[in-house]
Amino acid sequence: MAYRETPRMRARKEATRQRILETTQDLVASGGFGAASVARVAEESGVAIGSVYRHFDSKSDLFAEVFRRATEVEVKRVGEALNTTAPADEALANALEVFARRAIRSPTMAWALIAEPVDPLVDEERLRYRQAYAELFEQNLVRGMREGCFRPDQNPKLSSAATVGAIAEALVGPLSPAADGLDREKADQLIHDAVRLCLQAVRAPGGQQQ
Amino acid sequence: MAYRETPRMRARKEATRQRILETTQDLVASGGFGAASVARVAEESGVAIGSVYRHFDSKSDLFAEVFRRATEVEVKRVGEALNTTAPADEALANALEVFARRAIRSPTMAWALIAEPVDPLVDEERLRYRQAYAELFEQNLVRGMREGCFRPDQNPKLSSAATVGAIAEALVGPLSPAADGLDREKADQLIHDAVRLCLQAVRAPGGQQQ
DNA sequence: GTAAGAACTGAACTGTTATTCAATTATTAT
DNA sequence: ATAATAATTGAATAACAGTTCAGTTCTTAC
Repeated sequence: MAYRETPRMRARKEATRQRILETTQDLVASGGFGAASVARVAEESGVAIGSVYRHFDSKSDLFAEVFRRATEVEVKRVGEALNTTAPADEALANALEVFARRAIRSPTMAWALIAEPVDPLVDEERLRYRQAYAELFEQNLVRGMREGCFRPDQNPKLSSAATVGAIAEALVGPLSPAADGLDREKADQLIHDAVRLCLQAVRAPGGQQQ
Repeated sequence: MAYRETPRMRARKEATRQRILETTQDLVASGGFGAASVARVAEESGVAIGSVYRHFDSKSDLFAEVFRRATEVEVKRVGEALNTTAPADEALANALEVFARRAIRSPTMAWALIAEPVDPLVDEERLRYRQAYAELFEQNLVRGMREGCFRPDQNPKLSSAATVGAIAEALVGPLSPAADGLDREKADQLIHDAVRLCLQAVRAPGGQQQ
């Protein structure tokens, strides 16, 4: 009699939805959430403005989902680096390097995920994101404190938050040398220095220095 | 023949100008720059919207001046703490405590000054503000490296930026316990831990531990 | 081919704020 | 008091971005 949704149509709609998400993520990566207006998202995705709203209830919804997608990768990578049988300080050094390297490679995206104010729905996601990091680093810090390579007299929650803040500020803050003005070697040096600084902050005195 | 500006009128205009600045600063302190609309500023200052524009060319201008005022105090206090003949590590501990204590007392203002996106004119001021901090801390770090209490193998610019980032994130970041939910004792503990963490990050190994 | 229904379109709508300016009020010097 | 000039006012304007929806196009089943 009439139109019914077929697998083909469902797949096509899903593809459009994904395309919108990817386009938005690209826009956020190049100019932050502020650069991703609905009109721009629609244009770059090759759909009409109204169509964005057939796939997402609101701009906030779209942003929250983009945030979640972008964030999952980051947390996963850091989690993998921490999930090892190596000594806790080695694991931390690895994880911080992963975090720093990704941040310095996409500083605008890093800023968007870490600090850019957007709206309450995104803030909710951001809280989850930070908590995921906090838990990962905290777990590692507690393990290291037990194993004796990290200072026993520290607040692991605070150390974890401060560590993320230190890397973020040093590598993507307003005084940081722009990532695109850095050659590979200088970026490596910067990351190396930042990681060492953070390790030094939490490490037990008297342990081996790297 | 006619109206001429008298000292009395000049003083009255200046008083209004100052009142607008103070009102705006209060609004920023309680809700960030985003909470300070021109309408709100005018209302709370007891003047008409149009009058705001007789004292400031634009909202951005007003904001830039508020930023400058708020910022001068902060940098001055930290500068005073660093300007001492005491050992560099003691001076740094002092300065970080001043910074942290002020941030935790007015977390919204701290966030507005450190991170809230506003507009290019404010961003310019923010850059100056960060550079002022960076120079102060850097000077102290270099002195400490010479004196031997700070690690010689560090990049003072990076350490300086990371230190500010660590304190900011730990104390005013989204995972930080809200300052108004802290009793005096807990706030002191938090500040103490954060300052120790930062000192530990830059201190030379083998120095006395506090 | 055709009709039913879904998907898509983008101009119009809405809400929000910074900014302007013609009209009003206040101040000064005579 | 009055005229000249400045200060003040706030309704109207302008600019911008998210959201809607009536009209159009496309897909499906017969």
